[in-house]
Amino acid sequence: MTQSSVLNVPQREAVLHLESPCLVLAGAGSGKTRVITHKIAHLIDTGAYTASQIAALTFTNKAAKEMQERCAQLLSTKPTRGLTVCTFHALGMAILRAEAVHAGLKPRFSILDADDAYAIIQDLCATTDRGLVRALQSQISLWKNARVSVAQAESSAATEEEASAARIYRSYAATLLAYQSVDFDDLIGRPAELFVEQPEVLYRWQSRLRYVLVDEVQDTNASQYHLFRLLVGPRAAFTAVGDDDQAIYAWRGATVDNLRRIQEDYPTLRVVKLEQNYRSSGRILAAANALIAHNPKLFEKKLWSEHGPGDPLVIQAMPNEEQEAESVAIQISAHRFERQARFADYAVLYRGNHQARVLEQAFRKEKIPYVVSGGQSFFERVEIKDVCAWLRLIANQDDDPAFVRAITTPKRGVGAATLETLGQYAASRGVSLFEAACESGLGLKLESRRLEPVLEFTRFINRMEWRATREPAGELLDELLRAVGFEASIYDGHDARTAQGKWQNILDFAAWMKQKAEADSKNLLEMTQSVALLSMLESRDGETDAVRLSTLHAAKGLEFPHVFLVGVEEGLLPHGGAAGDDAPVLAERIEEERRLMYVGITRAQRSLHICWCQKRKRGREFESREPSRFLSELALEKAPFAVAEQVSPQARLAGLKALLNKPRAPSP
DNA sequence: GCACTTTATGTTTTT
DNA sequence: CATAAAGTGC
Repeated sequence: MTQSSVLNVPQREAVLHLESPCLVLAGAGSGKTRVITHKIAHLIDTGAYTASQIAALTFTNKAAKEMQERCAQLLSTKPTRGLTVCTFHALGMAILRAEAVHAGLKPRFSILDADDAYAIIQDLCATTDRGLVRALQSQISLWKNARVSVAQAESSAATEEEASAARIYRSYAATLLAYQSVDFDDLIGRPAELFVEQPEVLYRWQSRLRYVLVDEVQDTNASQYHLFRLLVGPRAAFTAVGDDDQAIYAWRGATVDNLRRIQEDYPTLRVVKLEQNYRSSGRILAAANALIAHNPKLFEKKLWSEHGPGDPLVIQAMPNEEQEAESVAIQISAHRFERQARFADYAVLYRGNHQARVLEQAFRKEKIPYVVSGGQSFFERVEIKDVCAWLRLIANQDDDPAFVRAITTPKRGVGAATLETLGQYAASRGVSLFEAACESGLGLKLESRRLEPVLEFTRFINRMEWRATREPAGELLDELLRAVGFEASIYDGHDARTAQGKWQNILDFAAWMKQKAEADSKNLLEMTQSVALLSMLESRDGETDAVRLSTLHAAKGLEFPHVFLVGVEEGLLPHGGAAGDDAPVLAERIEEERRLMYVGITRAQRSLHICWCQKRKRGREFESREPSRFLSELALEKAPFAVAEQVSPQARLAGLKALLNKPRAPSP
């Protein structure tokens, strides 16, 4: 992008418009982040708002981080203290934490991730059928996102299947309450409920956050839109930014319909379209436009650009995924060498996380530095979750899942049988596992040999809780790790190499917690609550020069000079899950897949490579594949595209590769 | 009863 | 290939 201070006409209009609510329809690469950051600056400049009265809500942590950075850049000379830039979920957590008492929760409630929720549901329906549990989990989540209450779900159940799903929904909600826990969806739903039930709480937040900016509105679900509507209230001082062509979260309950509703709900809404693309060269943009033209439009947009045509697109058919990965790696090496570019100028985008594996292998082989974004987050690693279970339990003794996980990892002689007895006793007394473990009555149920490790465990947790509010988070965490004996248990259970990796992860985690705790002056208990939501992104220095491997979903909002789109095949993109069901649903799913492809294409600034595999390993057997229908929708005939079919670039690049692998300047 | 070893099994995307 | 359920040794 050019000087960030310069705005084009519609951008300026969007920034300056304050008289009524504002909806910005921002095409890909049209500078929407620039509009949001400049609008924040403008709000502060006019004197109408202080930074602490402004909230900018994003959808992902990555977007929030990006927004924070851009704001910090632009607002460096302005008072930005108290400016809220975070995800919907982070705001929900802040509200729920501050108002916990009003919501019938203790302030130290736990936040469950998807795995915890899965385990609870599995428990409730007492089945080993993974598909069933997943289906139930997703149904409950969709109900919550669509603001369907337990009662509504029960009464609207038409089949016995639905009725039993609704029953699980009810007991799931009850279980969470017993654990004093909320899931991700509750972080949106519960604050909204609270606002409806207790208007005075709502007024407090409405007067605190007087101007709201929302990014990616097309990805909000009914529940988020509801929370948003409550928050902005009748004053409706807000700017929403979105693009219906980039809606890729319908599977999670998001509905583009919110873009239409927002016009109905706010008749004075000013709609501004950003149609000038600053990102991509002509051919890339033409392909993107041709593709998305196959989707029905909510808003008519015509994206245009002042850039020249740029490089031809390259479309390659590869024999299989190994060769595809290899080819991409080699091409990046060569391309980077020819253009004198940085590794960080390249991104490889794909549909599913599992595709990263082959790519990683190829990149390691070719000695190309890379970072994988999306996929399993740092906090989802088992060893980190083990540590977090201890922290969660120290913060919230009602958190039974944390209790079970902590008391069994590392192994301390408490197993399934002991827990079974403890669980029955707790159920009969109507208390949490931890509380049951502290009661003297337990002694009658467990022989002292089984009881003693349990008692020692509870004593330790109590001691840590007492100290957690008084001592610095970092040191206490170090001591926790030592006292619990994580390191030994990790080295015990794994071979030296993986153990070292796992232990390093824990050390990184501890260092991150320490640094974050000091920066925000929080104690260990307060830190614990943010962990479920925060991502390590903020501590990772964006300065390392590495190729980015990313899912298409995780790539949204980012841009790269050179993009490789891999696995563009029928069954993968569009994904095979879209097949089989009824026709209207099918059409919508294909449209969403098309938008996903559109998002991928529009990440590219200067060059775009698209690959597909003729054969792909599925399970143990190879399965032959067809090129994606989207390839034929790119209007290739309209521009001089280079279409390279089944050409292995290895031979051409052999010379370059040898050159690249030569040792560099002699080291001292 | 507990922990460790084997064996079936199965894959979208994220807060 | 990584995870999670069933099976085996202590």
